[in-house]
Amino acid sequence: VASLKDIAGSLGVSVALVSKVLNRRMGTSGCSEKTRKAILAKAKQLRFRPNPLAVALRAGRKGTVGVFVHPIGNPGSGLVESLLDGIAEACNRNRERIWLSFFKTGDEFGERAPSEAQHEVDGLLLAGVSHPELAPLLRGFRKQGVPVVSVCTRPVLPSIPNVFTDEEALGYLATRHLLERGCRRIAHVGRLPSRIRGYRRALRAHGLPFSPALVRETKEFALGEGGAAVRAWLAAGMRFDGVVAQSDNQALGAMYELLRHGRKVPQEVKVVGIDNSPICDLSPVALSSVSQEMQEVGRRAAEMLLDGIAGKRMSSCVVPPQVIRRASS
Amino acid sequence: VASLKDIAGSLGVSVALVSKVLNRRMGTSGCSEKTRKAILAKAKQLRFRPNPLAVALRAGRKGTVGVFVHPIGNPGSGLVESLLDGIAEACNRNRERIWLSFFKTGDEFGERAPSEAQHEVDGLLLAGVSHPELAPLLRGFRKQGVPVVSVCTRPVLPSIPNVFTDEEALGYLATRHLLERGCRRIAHVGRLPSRIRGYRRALRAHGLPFSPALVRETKEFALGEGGAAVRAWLAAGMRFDGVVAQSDNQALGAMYELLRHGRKVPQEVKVVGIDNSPICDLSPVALSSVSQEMQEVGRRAAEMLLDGIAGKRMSSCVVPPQVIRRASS
DNA sequence: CTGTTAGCGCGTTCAT
DNA sequence: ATGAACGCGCTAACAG
Repeated sequence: VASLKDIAGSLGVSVALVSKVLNRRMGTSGCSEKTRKAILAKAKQLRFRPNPLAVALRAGRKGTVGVFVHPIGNPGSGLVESLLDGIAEACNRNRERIWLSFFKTGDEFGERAPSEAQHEVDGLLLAGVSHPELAPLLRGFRKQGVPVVSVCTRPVLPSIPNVFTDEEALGYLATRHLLERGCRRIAHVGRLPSRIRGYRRALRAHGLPFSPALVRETKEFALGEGGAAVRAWLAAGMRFDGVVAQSDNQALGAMYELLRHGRKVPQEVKVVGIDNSPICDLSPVALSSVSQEMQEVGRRAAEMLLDGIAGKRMSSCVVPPQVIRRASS
Repeated sequence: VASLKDIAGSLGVSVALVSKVLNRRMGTSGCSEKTRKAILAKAKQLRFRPNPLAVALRAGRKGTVGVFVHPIGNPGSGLVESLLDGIAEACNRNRERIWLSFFKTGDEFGERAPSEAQHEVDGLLLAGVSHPELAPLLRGFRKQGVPVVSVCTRPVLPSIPNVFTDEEALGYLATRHLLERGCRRIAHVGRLPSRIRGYRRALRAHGLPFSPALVRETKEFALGEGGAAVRAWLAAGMRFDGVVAQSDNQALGAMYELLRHGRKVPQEVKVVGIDNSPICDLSPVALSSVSQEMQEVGRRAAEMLLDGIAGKRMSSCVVPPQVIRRASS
């Protein structure tokens, strides 16, 4: 409730002077130490906080960042929640409000908010699966001079800075973890080539051969695909002592199938997933997983966007994943 | 980018007149049909949208609602995400921005945001487990004349309107569903008395006896508790053909244990959980569940809060749950 | 029927 | 070293 006027009034000085002192922007002039102290003291006493609306209005800004969220991660992975947590934290620190919008389908995405939102936010944070449909939307914002940061598996446009987990590292770390746990024949199931590359790099680093028959490429990240992969490997008589899955769901499916075939987890086969989702603690054998650190991703993306709004340069960055070991390895 | 000034300028009329026409607030006076049409046309042509900052500043408001989220639902239940979806939708419709804040622990909750946020939001939406710690926080907001709506399992304070699922109905509907599927001896595991009451009411409505030995009260909603309950019932030689669990996690634990003992699900025992979380589709037998309809809860809570901000009366309400049938029943 | 004035809270410019 | 004036975009009261 305390405004500049309040503190100016109670001190018998002008509002402008108070503003200058509190913002440390004295322009060409100075200020007597005495009144300076008095102003600062009064501001603290009255718990002064500038009205964000007035500040933004005056600065020709909106005091708001758009946060558009596309589906990301498997349902139940909790990825969106963590991401929002990080974003919210950074925004609150900078006193920016949020224009939050969820989109289920790609179509909705292009249709709804953009035209209205372009003029009502200082910047846009776009989270979700990287999809070409999104490009025109983003171009629209940029044309208005609104900074955009994406939080996608891959950059949507080269010109737009992207923050995400290091995809290759996900595959690499998962595989390296199993190697360190003693596995020597490691199978892999999933859809992203980058993660497969990480898997291969880890094998190479340990001087182990890569066998294509142990890699099962999938269309999605679904539970069923993990089971199907294990069935196929077993049917083909492949031997393996570890499974790296590109999602916890797939890892879970694989684990179910292994247990159904009487294979002991982790004694005979170790399993590791990706996402570090809540189901890791709900599986028959608690599932080790590589965390995408989405909270950190959200925080960094939001901070970068705020920098961009402040006129600084933005550039893509990548967040290192973390291995979380549980009973399955 | 179009402001009142733009359209006033291009029409040669005053800004005030444009404002009055567009807001249909003509006060004591009228306006010639001709200029009225011209103004409306120009506004549409220029895609005029009032600057929310200026509107709020002028109205002495903040244009922002606080959304404080406490842990709610099991991890992986997706409850928070659905809730936020509903809240965001309602807020966007009313052009209100969001002050979003997540709190992990009860302590954080009381300490951080409140003192700063009280003066920077038009209203507060508090979501989470109902906990006495929250009372003083809420009182603080109300003392400032800031409307508060809670979204908790139970009302936090009698004076604060609460929106949530009908807790008794959750237990009632889950039980009724199993009865309709042919079950006659239904066990129940969980911690909330209200849901137990619903369970008993359903039995009574079907003329079935209530047997205390088939009810297992728990401390949390954890997976392990579901398994423990089944073990206890089996060890005691109880017979039952259905299990109602108060969470999907507990239902899952129960299902694991049943399968481990060679009981067929759903042929010999049907299982139903509560939350309709994503793990329902990830369990060995797809899990039937009662949905809390959190998106609808969020929407209603936000709309109620916006009403409250507009000075209307608010009163608690309850959202009816929905049974989602899957393979386990 | 229409325009002028004033002020929401703030920061900047220029004058004193 | 300090203050007056101005305007960001909008609306309400009052004047003509």
